[in-house]
Amino acid sequence: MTHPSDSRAYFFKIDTTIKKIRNVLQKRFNEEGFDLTVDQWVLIDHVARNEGISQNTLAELTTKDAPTVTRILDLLVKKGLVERRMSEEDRRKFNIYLKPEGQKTFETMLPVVKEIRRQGWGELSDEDYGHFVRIMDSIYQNFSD
Amino acid sequence: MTHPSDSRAYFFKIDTTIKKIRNVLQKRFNEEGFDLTVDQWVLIDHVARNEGISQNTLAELTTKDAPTVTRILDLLVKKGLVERRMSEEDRRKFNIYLKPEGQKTFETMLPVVKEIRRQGWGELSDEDYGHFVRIMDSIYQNFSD
DNA sequence: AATCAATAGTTAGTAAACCAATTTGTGCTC
DNA sequence: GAGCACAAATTGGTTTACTAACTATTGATT
Repeated sequence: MTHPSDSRAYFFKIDTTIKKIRNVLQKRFNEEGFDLTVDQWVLIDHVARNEGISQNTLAELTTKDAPTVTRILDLLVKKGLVERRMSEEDRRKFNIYLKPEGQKTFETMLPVVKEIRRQGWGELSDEDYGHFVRIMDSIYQNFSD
Repeated sequence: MTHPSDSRAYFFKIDTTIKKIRNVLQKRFNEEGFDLTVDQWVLIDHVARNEGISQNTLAELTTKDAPTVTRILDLLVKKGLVERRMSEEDRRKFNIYLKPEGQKTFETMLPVVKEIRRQGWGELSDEDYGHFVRIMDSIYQNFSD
């Protein structure tokens, strides 16, 4: 390996790490009896912080595409956690809201998710966080041309 | 945000970055006329470097699970790039080999993949690579208890 | 030699990602 | 106000991930 960028390692490491995180989250959700997938949680989280958000905006914020958001919302609606309300000013749009049950789910799950975030970061420092953000942003940026 | 680990940012950043990498790879594959998905490429790559590997070992090396490997191999076999040969010493196992067409595909695609790796790493330094590996391994390790 | 747990791989079902195509609605222009 | 490009959301098809259940084979124990 003459240079790091020559190795397969960095794609692989990112892939492995995100898979691990998702696995840990999902397993913990199941243990706690939370009937949600990780991606369903991600949407709930964003709707909770942006009541009345549109599906397209939700897609942007989560870096999911429109069909994916449609289908995850279908499941959340079926579970009674979320509702679509017709937008007043644009009849193509829906405004997405948490139902009371969804709000309760959000509040119950949030502390657990926060705990897992802390566990993952462990003893890494603020300086490490700086490195991390800089490196990830840089890779992203290098691919956005 | 009192502490980095309190923010949603690091899960999200890893997720976003790997998605970006996969998108760039896939788009480039399509432009070049390579009829493979990224994950199919990952298997080809590992088989090329480990002729006769078993499916289970392939699964370990790629952090994919057994059913996923089965199905991706099914597709690669159908495309005529790979073949399963019965193992001599254990009739439960297959040994996986590239067919000539698969070898050709591997050799054609490898330089392109290397180029994209280099592009992604860009001007980041060897020191950055050290930080990167340490941080990713640390997160992984924090979740492996 | 017979049993039985463990291993390699497959199959089935659900969820999510991506692309392409479609439907409905908006707003601009002529 | 008719036509047209554009936008929001949905639908369909293929691929991958995860779990669980299943088949066939191996190897260890008794």
